Amino acid sequence: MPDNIVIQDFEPHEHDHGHCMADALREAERVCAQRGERFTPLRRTVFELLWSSHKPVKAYELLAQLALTHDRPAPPTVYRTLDFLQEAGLVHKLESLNAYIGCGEPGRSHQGQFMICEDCGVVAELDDEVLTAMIDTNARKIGFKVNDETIEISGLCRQCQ
Amino acid sequence: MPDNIVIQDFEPHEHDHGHCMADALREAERVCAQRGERFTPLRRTVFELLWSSHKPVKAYELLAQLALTHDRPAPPTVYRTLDFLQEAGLVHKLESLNAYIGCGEPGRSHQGQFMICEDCGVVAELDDEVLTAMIDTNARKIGFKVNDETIEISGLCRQCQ
DNA sequence: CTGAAATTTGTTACGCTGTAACGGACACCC
DNA sequence: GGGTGTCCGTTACAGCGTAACAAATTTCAG
Repeated sequence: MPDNIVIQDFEPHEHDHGHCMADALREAERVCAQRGERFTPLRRTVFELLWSSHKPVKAYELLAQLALTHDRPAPPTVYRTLDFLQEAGLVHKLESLNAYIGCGEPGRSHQGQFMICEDCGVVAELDDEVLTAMIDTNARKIGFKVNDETIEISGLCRQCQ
Repeated sequence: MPDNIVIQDFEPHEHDHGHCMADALREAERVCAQRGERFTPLRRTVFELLWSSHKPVKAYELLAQLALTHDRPAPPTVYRTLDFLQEAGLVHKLESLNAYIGCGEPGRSHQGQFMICEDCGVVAELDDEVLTAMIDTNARKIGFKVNDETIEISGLCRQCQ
C-alpha cells in the first residue's frame, strides 16, 4: 500500500498555520488560472475563511464572518461561492455535517475520504486508491457504475482520545 | 472476499415486494422485542412507508403520507419516529440525500455502504467487512479511532445504464 | 476607446430540513 | 387504581439551501 494516501493529516493544535494558508492560496490561484476562471476577492475571502482552521465551516458561519467585512451579505452569496470552489475542486462538502472544508490537494482529481474528530472537530483528508478500487469492485459485482463517493468517518483524533 | 456482502441488492423493478415488506416487518418486531422496546402503530406505519419501495424517502414525504391517515401530523412526529428506528438499527439515513431508507439487515450491527442510483433512485446496501477493516487500518495510521462510517456511492444501477 | 455580451454579485423572497419546549395521553407495574 | 415513565400532539422557531430577477463588473470584438 502506498504511503501517500494522507492528503491532509491532523495538524498538531499548534503549527505554522500561515504556511498552510499560503500554500492553499497559491494552489487555488494556480487551479483557477489553469481552468481559465477568476479567483475574485469574494472567492478569495471565502476560501481564506475556510482555511482559517482545519475544521469544517458551516455556510451560515461563513455568512456571519463575511458580514464583518461586507455589507449585509445574503445566503446566495455564500452558496454560489461555495459552488464555484467545489466545482474547481478547491473545497469539499462534508455531507454528514452540512459543512465545508478546504481541499488539501486540489489539482489532482479525487473524491477524498474524511476522518472527522467528534471532539475537536479537526478533519483529516485521505485518498486511498486501493479503497476506491475495492468500492469499484463491489459496485461491479452488482452491476453498478460509480460516479461519486461520499466517505466520511467520524471518531476521535489522536490528541482527543 | 466473502460473497455475503450484499445485504440488499438492486431489486428488479418488478418483484414480489410484499415479501420484502413482510420480512422487514417481522424482523422489526423481533428487534424491538429483543431490545424491550415498543413497535407502536405510528412506528409501524412509518416503517411500512419506508419499505414501500427500495428508494430512500424524505422526512417531509413521510409527513405528507402520514397526513393521509393521521390528523395534522407535525415534523417532530416524523423525526422522533425516525430517530427511534435509526437507534434500533432498523433504518439508515442517507446523508448525501437527506433521506431515509429501511435497513436490509437489522439485528446484525453494521454501518452499511450504500450504492444509490442517480437515475431511478433505488438503493443497494452492502456490508463489506474487508472495506471496513481497510478504513480502520487507514485510521490507525494517523492515530484515529473510528466510531461511525458514512459511505454513500452514487452512480447508475444496471438497469439504468 | 466603446458598446455588446458574458460573468459575477446583490437583493428579495421563499422552500426544505430539523429541533426545543411543553403538555396531554397512554401503557405498564406495583 | 394510582404513580411512573414512555409516547405522541402542538406550537414555535432555528438552520440549510435555492429561485428569480436586478445591478454591477469584466471581457472582448470592432
